[in-house]
Amino acid sequence: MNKFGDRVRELREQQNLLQRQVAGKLDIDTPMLSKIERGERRAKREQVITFSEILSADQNELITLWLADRVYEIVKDEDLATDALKVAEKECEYSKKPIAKA
Amino acid sequence: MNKFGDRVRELREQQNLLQRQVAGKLDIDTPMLSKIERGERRAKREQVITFSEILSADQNELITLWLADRVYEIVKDEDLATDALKVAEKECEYSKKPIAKA
DNA sequence: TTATGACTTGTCAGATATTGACAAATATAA
DNA sequence: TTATATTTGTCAATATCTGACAAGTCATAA
Repeated sequence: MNKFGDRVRELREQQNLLQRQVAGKLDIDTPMLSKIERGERRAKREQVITFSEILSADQNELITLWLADRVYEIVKDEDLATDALKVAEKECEYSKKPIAKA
Repeated sequence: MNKFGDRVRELREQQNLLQRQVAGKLDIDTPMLSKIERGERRAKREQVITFSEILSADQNELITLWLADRVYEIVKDEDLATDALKVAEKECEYSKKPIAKA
């Protein structure tokens, strides 16, 4: 599973941008971008934000995919993956931050 | 969130076992066990299995809690935590291993 | 063919994080 | 006090991650 990298590549190609161009704005070299797109290396959180700006993409979408990749990495070989995710989800519900100024 | 460590401690105390006794069977020292119970250090997967044997506990329950802790660690500060978990969950459904000899 | 541009692969040292082990501190009870 | 249980802090060894670079492949064009 490499949802983040796949999406980044998709967006980049849709907009006919070269790795060189995107990498430049991220201040990384093209080998690094290539690896991020293929899921061989993981982008930093700040880079995910930058990706969304460069690619005029939905920041929330990219962060979600980026997180999902990391989560999936942990549970991917586990029979109890779904159970574990549900437990984590419940904990998220429980400890959800109150919305500021709601 | 330290569901695994909390459960281990609960089980250990229910059975009036000392850290020393449990640690011995795990081949770790008591400071290490103390840290695992309090979530300061993470148990290895093999140790989770051993915990379930020592404490006569449900192996699946402990593995699930242990995984959930690790997953939660990744998403705990994220507004999109739940979304990300749902994406990961869907991927688990999709790529679930067929049950052997079903 | 050679040349060029886009991308990928492999490597590597430096930085960072994790690990297991130990001493020492604290707590609790006799 | 003493002894026992647990926690805290530290540390070197190890493992993992990181960024950067050279060199590779692949496709297209001259």
